[in-house]
Amino acid sequence: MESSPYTRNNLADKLRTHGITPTHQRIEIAHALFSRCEHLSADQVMTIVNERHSETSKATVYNTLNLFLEKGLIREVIVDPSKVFYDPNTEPHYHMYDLESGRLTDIAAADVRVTGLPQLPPGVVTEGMDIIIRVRPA
Amino acid sequence: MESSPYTRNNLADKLRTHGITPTHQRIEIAHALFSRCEHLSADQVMTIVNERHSETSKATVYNTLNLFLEKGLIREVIVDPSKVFYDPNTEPHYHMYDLESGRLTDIAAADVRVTGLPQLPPGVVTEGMDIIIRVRPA
DNA sequence: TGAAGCAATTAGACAGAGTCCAATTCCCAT
DNA sequence: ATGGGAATTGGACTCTGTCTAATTGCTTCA
Repeated sequence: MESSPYTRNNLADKLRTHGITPTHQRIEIAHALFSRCEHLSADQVMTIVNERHSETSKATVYNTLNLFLEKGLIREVIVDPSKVFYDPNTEPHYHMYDLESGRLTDIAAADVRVTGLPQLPPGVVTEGMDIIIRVRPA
Repeated sequence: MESSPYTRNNLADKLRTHGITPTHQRIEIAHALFSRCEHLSADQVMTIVNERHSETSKATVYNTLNLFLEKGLIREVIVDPSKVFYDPNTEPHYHMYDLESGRLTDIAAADVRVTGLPQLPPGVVTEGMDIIIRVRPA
């Protein structure tokens, strides 16, 4: 019942439930991210969005991605020193990063267990834990 | 016996054993990183190096940090989307990153155990695993 | 219909990290 | 001293991302 294809209408609803006013451009950007289920850079998002439709400006792409981020619609993945990737998958999971190709793959968190981490210092709370496995073709 | 203070002489040796011709500038940069045992950005390294001594150019700082990296003298830590940190500690360990202050702290790897990771796809080898715990003041 | 008001979008200037290149300097062996 | 290869340098350049002031567009209310 919940599994819906990412039509423009469904995406508009998704935005609304996250407290985001759906607009033309925002829906296109959401569509770029959610329809292909990949990790995209801001630049890639802009290319995809402007491929077939009228223009969306760089400023809007960045504004929108940061808005989505704030509202918890997407996540940020920091693995490449030169650019941020945006991840439409907000379920807890980790990443494998191919240093050669720059390709980023999900690792399901379900079975992963991390033990032996030290106590956090007092006065701080965990915001999240990233695990990144860097790989290279043999 | 092996624990030596980071004098210029010791650092020159350290560079040589890693196949790096020690020069004036390289030694100063190594000194900046190893004497204080912190995570520094390229910019911070340049500031420190130029504080007391004659000029070292931006190009040299970047050249040298990348050279050290290549030769396994230091590690790269990618947690901040806007800049890379360089870590003089090459022992296996993980990191805690304070999103508020930008401070980066080591977590000893000794006791940390990660289980349940899936098999790597064939044809790739692990280059390393990073664990980053993002924290925020409560 | 239309005017007001607010939110979203935009172009383009800007900022900062990092790279590149051609010219110079340094160091060392002869 | 001198020649040669490596290291360094300034400065221009690229790229990602931000900022700002102006414009557009949407909604509401008359």
